[in-house]
Amino acid sequence: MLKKERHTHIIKQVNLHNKVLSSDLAIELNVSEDTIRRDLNELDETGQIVKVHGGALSRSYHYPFQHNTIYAADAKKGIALKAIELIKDGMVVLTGGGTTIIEMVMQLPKNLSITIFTISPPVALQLADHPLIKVVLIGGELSKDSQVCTGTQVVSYLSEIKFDICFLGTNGISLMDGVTDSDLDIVQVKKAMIKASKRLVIMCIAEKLNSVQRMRVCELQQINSLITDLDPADHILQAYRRQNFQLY
Amino acid sequence: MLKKERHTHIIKQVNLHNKVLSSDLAIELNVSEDTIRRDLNELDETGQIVKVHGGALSRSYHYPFQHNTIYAADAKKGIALKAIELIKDGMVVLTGGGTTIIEMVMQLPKNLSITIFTISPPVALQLADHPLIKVVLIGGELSKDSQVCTGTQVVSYLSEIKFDICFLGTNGISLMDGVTDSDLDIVQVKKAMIKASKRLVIMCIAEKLNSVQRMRVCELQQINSLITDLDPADHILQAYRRQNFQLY
DNA sequence: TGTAAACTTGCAGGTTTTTGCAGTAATTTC
DNA sequence: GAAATTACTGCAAAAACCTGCAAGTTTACA
Repeated sequence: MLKKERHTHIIKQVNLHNKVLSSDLAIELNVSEDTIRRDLNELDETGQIVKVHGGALSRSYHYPFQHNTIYAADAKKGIALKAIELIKDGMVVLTGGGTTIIEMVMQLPKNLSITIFTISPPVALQLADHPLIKVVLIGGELSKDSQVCTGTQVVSYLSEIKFDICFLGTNGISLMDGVTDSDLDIVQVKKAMIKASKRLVIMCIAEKLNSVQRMRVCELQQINSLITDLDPADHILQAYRRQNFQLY
Repeated sequence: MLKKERHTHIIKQVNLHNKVLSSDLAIELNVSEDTIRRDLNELDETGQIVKVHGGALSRSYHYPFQHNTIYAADAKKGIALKAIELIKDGMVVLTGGGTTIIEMVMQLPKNLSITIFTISPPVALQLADHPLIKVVLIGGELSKDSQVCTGTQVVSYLSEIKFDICFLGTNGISLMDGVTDSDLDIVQVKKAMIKASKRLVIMCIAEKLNSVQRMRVCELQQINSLITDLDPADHILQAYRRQNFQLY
């Protein structure tokens, strides 16, 4: 692995998670912590990240106040607009949480008349001023950092309904491991969501392509549509084109 | 957790509440109080907060953007502080929605360890950064203007649990007609909430005293505690003092 | 192609930072 | 003014860091 590759990987991780630990990176990239430290120092000197004892933080995190800016907002808006194409009047839609999904529901046309079930309170609230959409919030224990409802309540509730289409964001997707996530509770809920839906749409910014998290949500085969911010013909998506889902 | 992360968390908390206690922060961030004290000293030295005995205060306590436009915010804050007195460690609490309730959960001490069930997504989200409170959102159809979950799902869910105490805001309360509200769906949910709780606390700003809405939620007799922003001895509350609930 | 210069990387060692704890001092509260 | 809380000091262990160095790679150029 070239130094440059490491650097882009580190920057990606920092932007994605707002922080990285030297120890984690050393394992991920299979180099010594000394090397990582040197990398972090260089990236700090060029102002791309902020190095701190134990790792590094994103530049924006350093300023606590403007933290409400969504990372890669433009990309997510592009994804949202593609996703909306899949929604037709009268559908019963199921959604997860996360900024990509919120962006999607923000873009929903005002004349669309559908029913949306969601496990995400922020998504539900965003839809509160949409005149024609019936919103059902699926209740359960609130997962604090991802702000979605989880737990057995949610899973058993989902087992009793069938949805036309399910939209999920994801933290990791790769050819080998499919869709992956890092939180057990959320994985369980996502599995139940997928099971309860006729069609599965995964929304994912390009940066998260080919990244792997600890736990598997589903195989690539279970996906019906994959939406990214890239052109479907982009070379990065080459291998994904050979899967049997629709690429947008 | 990196030191820098702790620092930004502390600054955020200070700006949000204008004060923090070392003991709370130690629990929240899961480090010793010594570490917190050192953090506070460093942040004080760099002028970001003002350290005082027991915790820290915000340096400039008027922040322009914190002028949230809740109607009668001061009154509601007063109510909130009285309400909190009724909550003890380990309780299972049920809450409705509305700005008064939100104000209450904002004021909940950081070292309080309870379970809160709520029908209000905004209340749930407000509690998301409270480390010790388990939050369960009761799901259902989202009522667009009041932003709470309603419908038969909620009612039947409530029939299966018993809560220690239930906090409700209200749109109308009067000697003749008791607690009243204007929306049928919400009235039905509130009735179910009252039925599911051992104690009922009604929170109401003075302005709404003696006002009547279209539909009855409950009789005054069913109330265990009434909290207003007035002094309990205030002459406006004279008639209410003769009821058999506690006045705060 | 061959060789020197420049760069990269891991390691050994010694240094600094961070953190919790114990003991003691200061402050608050009733 | 006694009890309780909070603060400070010094210490020790762990973690992270830095420096110099040697071995390996890449680059430049004759």
